Amino acid sequence: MLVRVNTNTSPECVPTELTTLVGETSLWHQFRYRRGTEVFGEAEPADYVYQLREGAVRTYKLLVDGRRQIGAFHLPGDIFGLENGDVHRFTADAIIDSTVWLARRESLFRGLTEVAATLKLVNKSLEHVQNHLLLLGRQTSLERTAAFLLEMDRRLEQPALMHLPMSRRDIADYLGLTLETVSRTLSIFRQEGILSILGQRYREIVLHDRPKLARIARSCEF
Amino acid sequence: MLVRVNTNTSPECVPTELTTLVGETSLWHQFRYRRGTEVFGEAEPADYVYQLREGAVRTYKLLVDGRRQIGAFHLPGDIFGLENGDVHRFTADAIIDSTVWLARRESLFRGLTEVAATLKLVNKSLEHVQNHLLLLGRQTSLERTAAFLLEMDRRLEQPALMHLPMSRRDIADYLGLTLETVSRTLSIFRQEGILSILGQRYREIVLHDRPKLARIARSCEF
DNA sequence: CGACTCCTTGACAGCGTTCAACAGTAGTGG
DNA sequence: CCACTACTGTTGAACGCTGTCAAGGAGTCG
Repeated sequence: MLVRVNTNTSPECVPTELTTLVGETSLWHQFRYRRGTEVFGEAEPADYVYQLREGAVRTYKLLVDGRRQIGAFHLPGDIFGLENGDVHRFTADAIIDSTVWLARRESLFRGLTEVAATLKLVNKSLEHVQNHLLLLGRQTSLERTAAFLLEMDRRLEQPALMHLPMSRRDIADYLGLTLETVSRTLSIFRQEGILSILGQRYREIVLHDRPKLARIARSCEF
Repeated sequence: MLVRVNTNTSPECVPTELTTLVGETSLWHQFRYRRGTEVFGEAEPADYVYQLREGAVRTYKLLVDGRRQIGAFHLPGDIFGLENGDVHRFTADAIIDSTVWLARRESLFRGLTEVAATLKLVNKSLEHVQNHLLLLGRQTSLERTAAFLLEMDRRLEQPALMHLPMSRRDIADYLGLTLETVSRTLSIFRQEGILSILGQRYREIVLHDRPKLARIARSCEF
């Protein structure tokens, strides 16, 4: 049987969005990051803009004692590391081996076209982080986990089989939970028949009941 | 004895920032909102930009069952309601009787000067919400409350007596806690000699030990 | 005066964390 | 190749932080 599976690779072969953003004349380079290596660090100068070609990247903040809050996961096609200010406010590193295109940021803000594109992108990340506030401040573990699954499902274009690149700890640090709670919640969903967990590392998920998941994400009504 | 107290009024008499933002030729109007009335609603067209003259405003999102997450408190001088997109993503209403200046947003994006000012402001709110993520996802009630007090202290320019315009419930909905937890945490700080709670409605706070509060906000070491 | 709001405080419950054990997998180096 | 270690994920048990429920006081307003 043939099923559609997310391949973790962007369909396009040229970084079109990145090109329109930084201008036609700009140079972009391809770069590979090994699993776990840092793409950029918090408070470092934001000299480059990145577009993910293959793999997965997380951006996060750390507390002194090691507590971590992941702000976003970046999937193939996503542009990240684009700051209004001149320094990065998150650390970014590769969750799995990843390929990115990067271009110098200095070419930005030269014309209104690029500014409009920049605003659109900043807007997108602002909207994401604003929605995440509500999740972190006011939602239960069931709601958070359901919301995470639906977000990934949507961004991977609802594959029959969803391969998650990130660990349970990554998910937990994204949702403001512990990895045990995430694991338990996924087990509950499995027992309820909402999803199946496959793969040797339990990172392949098949969603059986998206509407039910959506109801849980909104108000926690079982 | 004379002490400096925050007066809840902006020092300037003209909305200079707002004028530079929307252009010299733009018209702005003054408007009053009674305590509890809505300035704008989530998903409404973002046709106006606001600057608070006097009072206090909260911006928030609601869940269907009434749970609320306040994204920000706005104090005199603050510009708010400025969106990149064309609709508001939070509801805004007056915490106490408030006076705002408002100007049509359409005059924005006409030139690079206004765009730069806009970017700067959007950047500021993005930074605030990104820091709030870490607070909501990974900090304890003590850390959150300490962070709140220090934020207000800083924004009111460290008054000897800090008059909070918002209720315990507002603080709780900002910090992702319940009002009881906020009340208890403030009592702990009072018992520890970190602050005093004054006033008939317990909304006047004197900070005695800002360094200790700062230590708590960062890592919860008592 | 009565109704309402706001804040504090106590008692208790529960959700999520912490601690722990175990199993399976990946990675490494002999 | 295998042995060894590190990592990842699941699950159970107990704890504790925070939420829930409740009572009471004080201020506000009509």
